[in-house]
Amino acid sequence: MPSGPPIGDREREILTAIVETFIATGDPVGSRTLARSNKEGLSPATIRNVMADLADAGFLEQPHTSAGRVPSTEAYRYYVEQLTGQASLSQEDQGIIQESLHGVSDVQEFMERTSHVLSLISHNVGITVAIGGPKNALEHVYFSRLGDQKVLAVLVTRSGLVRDRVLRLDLPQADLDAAARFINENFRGWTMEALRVELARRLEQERSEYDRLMTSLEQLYRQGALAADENAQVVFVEGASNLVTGEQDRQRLQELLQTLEEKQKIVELLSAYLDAKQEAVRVVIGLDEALPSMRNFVLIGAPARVGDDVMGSLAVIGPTRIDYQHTMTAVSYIARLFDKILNESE
Amino acid sequence: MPSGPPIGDREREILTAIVETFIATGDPVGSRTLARSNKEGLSPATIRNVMADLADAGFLEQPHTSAGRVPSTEAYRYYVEQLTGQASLSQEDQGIIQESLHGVSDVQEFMERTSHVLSLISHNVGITVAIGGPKNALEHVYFSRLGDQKVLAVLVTRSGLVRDRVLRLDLPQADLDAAARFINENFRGWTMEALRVELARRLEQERSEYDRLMTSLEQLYRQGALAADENAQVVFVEGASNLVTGEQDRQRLQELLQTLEEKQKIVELLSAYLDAKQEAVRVVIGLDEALPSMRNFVLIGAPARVGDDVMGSLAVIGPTRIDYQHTMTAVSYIARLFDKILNESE
DNA sequence: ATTAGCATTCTTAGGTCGAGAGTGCTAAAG
DNA sequence: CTTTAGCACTCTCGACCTAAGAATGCTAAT
Repeated sequence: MPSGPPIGDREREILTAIVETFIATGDPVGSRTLARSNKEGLSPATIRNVMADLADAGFLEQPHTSAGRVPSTEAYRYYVEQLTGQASLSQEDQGIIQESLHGVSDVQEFMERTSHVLSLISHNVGITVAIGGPKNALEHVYFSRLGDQKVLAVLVTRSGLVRDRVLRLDLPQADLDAAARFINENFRGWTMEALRVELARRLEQERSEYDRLMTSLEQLYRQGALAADENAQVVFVEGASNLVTGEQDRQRLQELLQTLEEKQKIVELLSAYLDAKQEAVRVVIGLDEALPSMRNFVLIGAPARVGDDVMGSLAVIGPTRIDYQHTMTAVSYIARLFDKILNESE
Repeated sequence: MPSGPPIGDREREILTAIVETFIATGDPVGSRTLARSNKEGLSPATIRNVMADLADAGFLEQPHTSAGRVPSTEAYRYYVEQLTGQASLSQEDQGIIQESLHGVSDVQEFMERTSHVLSLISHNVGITVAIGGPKNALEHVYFSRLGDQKVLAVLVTRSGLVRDRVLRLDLPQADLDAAARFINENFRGWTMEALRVELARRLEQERSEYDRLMTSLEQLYRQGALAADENAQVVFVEGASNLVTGEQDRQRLQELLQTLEEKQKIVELLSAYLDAKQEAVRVVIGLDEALPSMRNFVLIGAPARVGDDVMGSLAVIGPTRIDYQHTMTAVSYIARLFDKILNESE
């Protein structure tokens, strides 16, 4: 522990400089380099002293005795915190975004393009997740006889997602329509979870009476027409190839890619760290606490809102060496756009 | 050109042995190694002579003067051709497959799992593609008013795929129902392409008459309710992380991953090489003709049928050093299963 | 027709060496 | 008391070299 206050004015400045040069070059940064780029003409020796203090305070690490210093997780946290500027996105980036998202009417496709454009702009991995689980609010259901033993169940959520499922049961279309009407009239806006509970309750209650509607409902319910299990999340992960450029070894790279392929893990990660109530962009440093393969990776994400509803989240995953300012700006820009575009089509 | 017949009995045997040991080890194979594993006690020198012939005939290549020989593209083609055995899949593999595909009712999800299980079993990249373009046959459409200005169009194809689209137009539900009924009654089973052409013709023809139905149809048509553009293909690519193990350098690896991320390219690749009419598994060696980044990669695929309809294709992409026999068996097994499972739910 | 022997070629792993970069400490200077 | 110059020391990295090993092709013998 250092004697004085850990971070004074000069310390802050030097720490920032270290983080920035490390992000730019990727090499451990030494006192000499820093002295050269420093505006106030501080000598390497002075900087060395400060660096020693910062290292004591846990902000810097040394790969080996005689190398420069590398920012620690704490250092990145500090750096991001004192990052003020709401820099605006370059014209070029805005152009890319507009072009990619222009004229897409389907929420699902919109999500896919969004994660793609996130990966393009950040040069890292772009992710979008739509809330698909039990907390999903119902907008509309529709059942349709397809063939002899098949019924198609289509389920539209408030967020605009459409889930479909083919059930194996044999009911006349009239009954299906009645069931759909019943659900749509009574349960629009309910969460899937609440809907299932309530429906189960009613079925139980009126079990004894023979009722055509109830029987249909029961069959549909049994076949999982209204199931909205956690696994059914809609996730898009794009740009994994960008990770190859990084300096990890093969082993680590493979683990990383594997993790990104496990959509379920990604959903958990996002929902663990991105709070629906938060307004703005959040930066999570130290992902390895949740996912060991994500050592030295960070998450920069924001909730995806349409009006007041949170319909999911969007994020970029990249190495700690990511361009924080730029990525944060991009994520926030696209999050706002998300709202704007999907709202106007409502 | 060699004087005698290029491939005699002994040549064939040695070539096969070379291909197999190269697949197993990955190292260029030399005469000594071969002599040791050879049943008939041929001396290295003899084998060297044969190898020289094979090299002249274009079946073998030498990385450098004093290394072993590596099979050429031609060699792989020859090897696969003379591969007879319909070996059956191991119990373990069958178990993995059963478990992964068990109890899935949704075609889309079934496809995703299929490509996943393909990647698991082959330890390479698993791919499934559903025909989603204009050649798709219509099973059923359904329109539903969602809100003030929104109409949800759901389009079910014969193969079981469900496409949805949110349109921005304002028609009463009754008109939507009428339009849907009209289409379902007149066009079930038509390809999307034919449907669009015919619909356009009728609209043109009856343009002058004021007709409620025709106006609705026209609006729906204009908004693309029945669009089935090439881009809307449904593709699942899983297991890209398996490629990291290979011996390509960073550069190449990245190009590969990028190519796999471009779904459109993958669709083209599959449709270029996999013929809907073919019955069995096809092996395509030399993918770099179509996609330069795919140098030294092969495609092992088969059409995915449900009954007599071809609904897409499934494939494995892996390095030329892939285990051909095993992968071919797996692909063919899963292709058959595809038919079986989706058929029984019909 | 096959094989043993041999000189030759080429890659690869290991080892040595020096340059360069960076540190920490001490002592001098402001 | 803070800053800085000087210096010995540590550690990495690339260059260079060498020796071992693997495979080849040719020639001559079986």
